Amino acid sequence: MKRRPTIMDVAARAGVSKSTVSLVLQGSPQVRAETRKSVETAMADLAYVYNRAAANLRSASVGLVGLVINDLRNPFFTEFATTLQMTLAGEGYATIIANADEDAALQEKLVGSMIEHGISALVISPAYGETGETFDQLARSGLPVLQVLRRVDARTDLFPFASFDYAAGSAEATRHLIARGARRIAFVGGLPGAPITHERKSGWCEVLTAGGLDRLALHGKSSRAFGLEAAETLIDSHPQVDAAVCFNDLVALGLMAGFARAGRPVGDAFRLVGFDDIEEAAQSWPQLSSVSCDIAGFARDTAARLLAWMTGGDRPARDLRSPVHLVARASSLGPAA
Amino acid sequence: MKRRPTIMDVAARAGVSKSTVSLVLQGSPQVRAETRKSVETAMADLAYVYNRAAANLRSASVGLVGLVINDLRNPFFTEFATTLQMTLAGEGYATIIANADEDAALQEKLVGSMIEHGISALVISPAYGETGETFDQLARSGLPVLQVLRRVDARTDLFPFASFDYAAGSAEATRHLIARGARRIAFVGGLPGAPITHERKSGWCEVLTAGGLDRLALHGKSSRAFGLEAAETLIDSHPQVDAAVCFNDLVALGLMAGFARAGRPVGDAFRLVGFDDIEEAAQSWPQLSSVSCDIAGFARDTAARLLAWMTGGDRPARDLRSPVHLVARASSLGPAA
DNA sequence: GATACCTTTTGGATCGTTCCAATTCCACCG
DNA sequence: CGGTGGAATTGGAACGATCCAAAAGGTATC
Repeated sequence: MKRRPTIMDVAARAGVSKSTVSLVLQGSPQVRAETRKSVETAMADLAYVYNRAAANLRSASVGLVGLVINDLRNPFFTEFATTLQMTLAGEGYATIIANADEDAALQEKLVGSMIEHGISALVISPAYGETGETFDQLARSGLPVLQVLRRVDARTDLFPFASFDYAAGSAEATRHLIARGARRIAFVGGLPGAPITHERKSGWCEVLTAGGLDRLALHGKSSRAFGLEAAETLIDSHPQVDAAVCFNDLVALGLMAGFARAGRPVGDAFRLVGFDDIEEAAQSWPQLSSVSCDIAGFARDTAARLLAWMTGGDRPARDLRSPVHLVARASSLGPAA
Repeated sequence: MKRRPTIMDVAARAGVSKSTVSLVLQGSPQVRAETRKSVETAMADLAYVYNRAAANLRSASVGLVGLVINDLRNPFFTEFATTLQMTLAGEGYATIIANADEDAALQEKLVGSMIEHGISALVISPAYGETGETFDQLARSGLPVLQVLRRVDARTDLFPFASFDYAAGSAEATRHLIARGARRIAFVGGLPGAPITHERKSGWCEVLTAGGLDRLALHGKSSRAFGLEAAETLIDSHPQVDAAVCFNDLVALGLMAGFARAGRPVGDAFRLVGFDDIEEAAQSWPQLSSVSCDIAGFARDTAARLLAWMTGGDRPARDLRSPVHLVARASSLGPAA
């Protein structure tokens, strides 16, 4: 097995110097069209493959972006990850996607590995229980780091944060439920203590307080399984509850399945609103009302902000909130008038 | 901003040579414990970070594995991807996960980019419509490449293939439906012409032919949206159909939602079996019967086979099939006796 | 024909590791 | 006390690109 050709081989074949080949590789405008052509032919003939490791060693930028996601199984994050990756790919960056699986220790290892591989920037939606270790590590590395969708407190000076206006969304959802006749509105899902849980709950909380209504919150993992579980709890222990705002759509869909299982389909006596508006929300039965976050658009914006920062632009704003809006579907409308 | 420390800096601080530091880095047993210790202290003091690009330049192995997935939004593949990544991470390899989104052209670009980044091996579940370009590229690179879950025809001599015994699974599902009383069993989903569609359909086809029963197949994308659409088609145009085997669980869940929407809940007059047994199958209402593939186990096996191959072992078997088994749940059982 | 100027091309140094052969160290032996 | 051999350490040469300053080539101006 013979070794892969290098720019030297290409240069020899094309009858130019290695520097010229390098310029061609970088798409420099200062090489004559004719020369460029012959270099390109030589590359094709030799089946040359660019060695980024070598390039990086000298120029310190690999065109690699890291993406660490707390839970890649959640379609909301999958959508974000795939869109971000495709957008960055369009700009010539490769993305290392990693799933921390809500495990702070694993997350730390993943980030360490990415730094070693010479990523030029990192986008992270931090795992619950992040202790700060990961962020210390990142701070030392001096890399551009964007926090998205979730925040670790008090570090936004170092790592700008972007997310959605969750509080406004949950307030809107709650007001909507009240307008449709609900009076005892539970909040379901979200691990207690996590900042994002607080945000998604706060709008609900404020609206209910302002209206002098009771508050009941069932906290837990943000999964379909917890939704199923919560449905049982609600039916058995809190039969008076007539609506729920869920931490996310997975919980809401689980809750919906749980109610259906118990013979009390959602949308009639029980009204439900989810969060994230994942694709499935419009495909379930009954269709799920949800606070819609334009996650694909958000991913594209994130890519743009990151690229701007990486290529010498300023650090982006510390705390950016994208607007959300409620999409009302059958699950929250209640009995036909 | 001053430059990052190198092994030379570490060596100077620890009072040894760069070669010794390199040996420590590689965990060589031939360096004295005491020396190792002082080197490690120096590294910690300087907040040294290993530069893999430089290492790779010299040694030609970055510890990077590429993973290209046709559709990362499908939970079946997400599960595979995350498990594979976590397993490889345990062995010190970083994984670049990329989503080709069923787009052969994008897939080709992604693979090209990965090769440039110096991946040591690639795992790929190819996109539909793969024309062979991608595989030519890979063949030239000489990398270990494992095809999984889907196959591009006639290349298994170059790129070993591993998957599940889909045909047996669909036969089992079909026999099960017949045993429960179904007689007109449709097959729903799967793009026509794709080898995997053929496999998942063939078991159904054989069993029906053997039993002298009618066959109706509705082909389309393997998504929830197509399932919804298919439900309408079945109800409007083929009311006599009393059961379906679906290409995958997403289609089945979409179909289920479509039937529910039309006021004809699945599980009673209409029996349904999906494929993949994703987590949601056990959480839907009614619970979805599905041909279960142990995807996490498969991902771990894949990682093991790949590591063995990469580290000098033989090329794995050309065509490996893992067994599947039917998990019967409410959606296929029919009315209680 | 000499000069200036712009475009295109070039050689050599450099990036931070690993690898190899060579050297030093050290304990033990005759 | 010199010799021996294994363990521990070391210096220098790669690896394959980029970057930079300088050289060569070409054109227009005087």
